[in-house]
Amino acid sequence: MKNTIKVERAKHDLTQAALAEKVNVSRQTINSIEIGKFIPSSLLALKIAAIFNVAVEDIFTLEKDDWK
Amino acid sequence: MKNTIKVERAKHDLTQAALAEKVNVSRQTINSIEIGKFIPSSLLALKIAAIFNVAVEDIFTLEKDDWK
DNA sequence: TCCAAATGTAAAGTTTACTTGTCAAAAAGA
DNA sequence: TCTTTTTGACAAGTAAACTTTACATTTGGA
Repeated sequence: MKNTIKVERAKHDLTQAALAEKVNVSRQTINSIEIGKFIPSSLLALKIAAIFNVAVEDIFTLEKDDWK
Repeated sequence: MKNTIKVERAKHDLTQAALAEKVNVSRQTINSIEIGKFIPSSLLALKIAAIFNVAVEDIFTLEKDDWK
């Protein structure tokens, strides 16, 4: 699964720390998700999408490999 | 966070076990999510939405309380 | 009514998301 | 260039998702 958090942050001029605060997680959590180090809960994914006013699918997208 | 998995399953005439198999988790996992016992990963949420051909937000919706 | 399929639930164990703390490196600005 | 902000990364600990096994209850069809 890949994501476009970094791009969305740039569009909205938000730092990792600022986004983290908005969705109530630590900065490291945002950083780790952004890098693909781990997969967010759906709750967090929904919050992030809501902050950016887009659908979850616009930020997080499945890859063929995810269906294995 | 609430969800409409049960309704979507009914629409598509899928049992919990059948859905579980399609998204590669155990039946109990589907059951627990459906009952609100726990929150799925975004990966699983995306897969479930994909199976039902809808957006994640159509199945999983945030409640005010989730922003606390 | 009887049987089978589907669902709810629970316990114990594993894996992984997430936290807090810390530090180094990169980027940005004065 | 010097300083501050931002980001990447890592380690140890906690919380929660998910697994497997197992059993009781509900539902639906013959």
